[in-house]
Amino acid sequence: MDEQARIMQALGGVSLAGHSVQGGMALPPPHGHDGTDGDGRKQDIGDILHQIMTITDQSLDEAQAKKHGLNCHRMKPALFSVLCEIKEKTGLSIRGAQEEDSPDPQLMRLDNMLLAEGVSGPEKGGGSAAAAAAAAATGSPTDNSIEHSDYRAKLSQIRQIYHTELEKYEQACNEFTTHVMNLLREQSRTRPISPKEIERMVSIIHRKFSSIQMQLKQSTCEAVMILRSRFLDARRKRRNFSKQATEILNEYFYSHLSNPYPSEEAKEELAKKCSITVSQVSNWFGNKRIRYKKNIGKFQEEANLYAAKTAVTAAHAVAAAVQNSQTNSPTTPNSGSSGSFNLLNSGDMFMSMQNLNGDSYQRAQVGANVQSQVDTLRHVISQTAGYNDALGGNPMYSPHGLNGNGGWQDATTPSSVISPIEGPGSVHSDTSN
DNA sequence: TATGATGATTGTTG
DNA sequence: CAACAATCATCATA
Repeated sequence: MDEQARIMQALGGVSLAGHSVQGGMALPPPHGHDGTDGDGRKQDIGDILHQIMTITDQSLDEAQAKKHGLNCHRMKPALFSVLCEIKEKTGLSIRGAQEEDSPDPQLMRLDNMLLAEGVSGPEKGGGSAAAAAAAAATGSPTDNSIEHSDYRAKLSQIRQIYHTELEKYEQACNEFTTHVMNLLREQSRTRPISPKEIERMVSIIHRKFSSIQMQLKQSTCEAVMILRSRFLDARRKRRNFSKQATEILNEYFYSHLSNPYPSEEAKEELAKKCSITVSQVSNWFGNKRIRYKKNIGKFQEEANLYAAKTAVTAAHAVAAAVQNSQTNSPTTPNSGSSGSFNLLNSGDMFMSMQNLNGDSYQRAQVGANVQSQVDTLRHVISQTAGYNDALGGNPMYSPHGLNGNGGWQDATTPSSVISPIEGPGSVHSDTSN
């Protein structure tokens, strides 16, 4: 009740003040009637309207003088303080609802992600760390380096845009805030504005701007995600291996057809030779094994081709080796850098040739010495005429290493199993003993 | 543009 | 965990 009375009183003040502002001191005092007299009220409103309509007719000096007079009115501070109080009471309840500042998990998520992606974190470290992590995920130290740098460049581009935009928003926010604050302070001379209200207005502005910032963050996150999927989903950007790489891989595969499972070291070597990654080598062999097994006939030609190729290479190599062993010490290791690879291959290839009937054959991959290679290749060379024929007609390769179940024999375990067709003059000197 | 080849991924298995 | 099998998505070519 007391509250109501004060508000009524204040409202009375407002109307009084209104009259003073609009009408100035020259106006006759308002009619003293209370609200019960309808005619009086109409008259009142008519006066006010008239004053408003004619306000532009007044000179600037006149208006300034009236303003000054109002500002100097002895009741003004008291009136304003009361009005401010009322505004606090009524306004707070309205704004209270939107006042509460939630922690905003969404924003936190965005912030975390931007930090993790190296967009909002410290300059170089974050970006390269994220990129490195990405590279680690795909497992590619060398061949991704180009895309890697590309990715990093794009990421830093996003980062730059993000930061400039953020800065722009911040600047705009600050400018706008100070502008509004000045405006409100200015207006507080002519209308009741409490400092609290200004504060509230500032926080509203900040909220609005932070929501814009959130949009920026969101779109930045989206951009990063798109970038990631573009650059890191290798499946999207599949490149065929170079012809040379395929050649090397095929050579290894067909020369180790009895056991096409390269060891870690072999994979690394192949990876290096083909300038691809170890996991790509693994993929390739996985695919090759499956596809070969699935349709051996289709690969027959390829097998022959590589068999011939290997034989020729081996023949050349062994020629040198033979010469070496003749001129130098018999135990001299082969001198060619890549020779050992091919020589080993030739051994395996020969195994393949010895098992045209498809019998299982197991052999050890390791332990082959140069002499055995020499022996093997002597044999190969002695059959050179035959290998030409083989190219034309009889398949040189058969799925000898495949067992009935469609799997390769486990050749890694040395076994005493000897090829049933192995004759007394066998050249299988590289079977472990 | 249809089609096969091919590198990569995913889910399963031993 | 490596290998396999199925599958996907892209590349290359007729």
